[in-house]
Amino acid sequence: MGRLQTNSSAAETHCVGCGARDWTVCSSLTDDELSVLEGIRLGHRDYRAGADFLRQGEPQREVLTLLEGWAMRYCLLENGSRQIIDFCLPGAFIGFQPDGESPKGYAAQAITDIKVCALPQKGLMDMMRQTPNMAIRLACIGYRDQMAMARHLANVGRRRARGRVSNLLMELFVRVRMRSEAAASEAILLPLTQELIGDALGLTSVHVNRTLRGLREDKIVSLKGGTLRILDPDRLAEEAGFEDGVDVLESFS
Amino acid sequence: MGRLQTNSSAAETHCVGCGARDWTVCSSLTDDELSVLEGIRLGHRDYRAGADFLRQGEPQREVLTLLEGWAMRYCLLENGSRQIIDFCLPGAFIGFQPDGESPKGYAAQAITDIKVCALPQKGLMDMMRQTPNMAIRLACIGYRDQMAMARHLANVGRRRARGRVSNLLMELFVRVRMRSEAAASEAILLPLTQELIGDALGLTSVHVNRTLRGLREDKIVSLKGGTLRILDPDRLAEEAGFEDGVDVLESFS
DNA sequence: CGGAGCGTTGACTCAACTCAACTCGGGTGG
DNA sequence: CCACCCGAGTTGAGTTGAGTCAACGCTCCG
Repeated sequence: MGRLQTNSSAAETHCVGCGARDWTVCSSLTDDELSVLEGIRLGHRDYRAGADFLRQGEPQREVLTLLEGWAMRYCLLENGSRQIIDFCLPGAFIGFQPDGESPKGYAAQAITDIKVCALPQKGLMDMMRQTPNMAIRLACIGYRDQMAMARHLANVGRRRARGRVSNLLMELFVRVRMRSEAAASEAILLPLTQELIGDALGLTSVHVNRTLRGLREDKIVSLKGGTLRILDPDRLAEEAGFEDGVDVLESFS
Repeated sequence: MGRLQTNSSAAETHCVGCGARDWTVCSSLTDDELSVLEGIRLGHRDYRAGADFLRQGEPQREVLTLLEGWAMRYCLLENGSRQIIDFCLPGAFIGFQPDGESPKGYAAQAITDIKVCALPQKGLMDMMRQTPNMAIRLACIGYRDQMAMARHLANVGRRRARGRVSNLLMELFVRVRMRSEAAASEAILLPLTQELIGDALGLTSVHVNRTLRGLREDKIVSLKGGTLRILDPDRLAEEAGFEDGVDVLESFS
C-alpha cells in the first residue's frame, strides 16, 4: 500500500555517502559506529505521496530516517479529526519509541514521494547499550523535537489564525532554507495543501484560505502552486511573533 | 527569588531511599550507577509556589527532578500570553537540553511549594557517555514526554472547550491516581487555578469557568477548592475522547 | 470528455473572547 | 477585632474570530 519497492539492493549507497546524513541520527557518529549502524539497517524504502508508512495504534518494530521528500506525523482523534504533530524534512527521525512493543500514539504519512532508511527498533536499542554516543544522539534528537513541538503547541494555543499561519510559514521557510545550500532567492517549494496547514494549526482549510488571502493582499507572502514566496520578511516575522527575525534558526532541526 | 533555602545538607536522603524514585530518571539504574549519580548531584532545593525556577531565554547549567509538589513548564509569547506546555508531578525531569549553552525555550514555575533535586547538565552528559543505561533512560523519557505533548497538542488543536477541559482533567486524574497507592475514592487534589487550566488549553479563564460550570451542571465532574471529583467517569471519558476508558494509563508518565 | 482534488468565495452561525461588574474567602495591618 | 484588600471565581451582555455549508472555478489526469 503505497510502498513502491522492497528494500533496495546493492545500488544502495553506504551511510558514509548518505546525502541526508548531516541531518540524521547518524551525524556525529564515528566511522566505526557508522559501520555498525550500516550492519543493522534494513535498507531504503520508497513510499508514494499519501502513503501511511506508520500507523497509529499498531506496534512498530522499525524506526525510520527520512532521506528524501516531505512527510508528517499526525494524531487521529476519536471525533475523526486529525492533528498534524509536525512536518518532517530529510533527516527526520520517525517512529522511535523506547517501548517498541506498545502501540504507536501517532501515525506518519508521506506528503510527497519519499525515501526512508529503516532500522530495527531492537537492533537500535542494542546498539545504544553498546555505544553511548548513539544513545546520546538519540536523546538529543528527542529533546530537540520536544522543543519544536512546544513551540508548535504555543503557536496553536495562543495565536490567532493570521499569527499561526505566518509562524508556520516562517518556520518551514527557515527549515527548508537551512538545508539547501544556496539561500539566494526568497522562494521555496512547499508541497502542502491548505488542508494540511489547517490540520497542523487547528484551523479549517477554508479559514486557512482566507488567512492566506489576507497575507497575500497585504503583500507579506504568496503561496501558490506549491511555491512559497516571502514578500516582506519583516512584516512576516512580526506577524509570526519572531522577535529576533531570523536569528532563532539554530534551534530548528 | 522564591528560593527557600540553599542546598539542603546531610539530612538529605540517599537516592536509594528517594520517595520519588519510581518516577524519576533514576529508576532502572543499578545501585552502582545510582551512587555515581549521587556523587554528581547538587542537592535538593525548595521553591515557593509561584517561583520561576527556570527562566526562558537563559541558558541553564542544571537539570531538575521534581521530588514534591506541582510545577509547570510554559512558553511566554511575544504578545504577552502564556502557553503551558505541561504540568509536572513528582518524578518529572525538567530542564534537560542537550546543548546546555543555548538559552532555554521555555520556563518552569512552581505551582505549589516544591522540592527538587538538582543535577549539573555537564556532569549528566559525562555520565551518559560512560553509562549507556543513563543515556538510554534519558532518551526514553524524552520520547515519552514527546508523546504526552503530542496528545496535548491534539487536544488543544482539535477539540472544543468542553472536550479540552474534560480531557485535561481526565489525564491529570489518571496521573495523580497512578502515583498514589490507594485508588479508593474518586477525589484528588488539583491545585490549579482556572487561569492555569486556560493557559494550558488555549482558553480564557472566563471560558474555562463556564465550561466547568457546564460539566458540573451535567454532573460529570466537580472542581472546587482544589479538589477534583469525578462524578461520572463514563461520561467524562466520552467527553474527553478517551475511547478505552482508563486503559490508556500506561502511556502516561 | 468527465471526474477528482484543491482552491476560492459568500452567507450565515456559533463558540469563544472581551469587558465589566460583583461575590467570596483568606490574609493583613491598623 | 474589624476593615480592607487582593486574588480567584462567577456571571451577564455584546463582539468577533473561526467554523459550517454550499456553490463554483481551475487543473490535472484517466
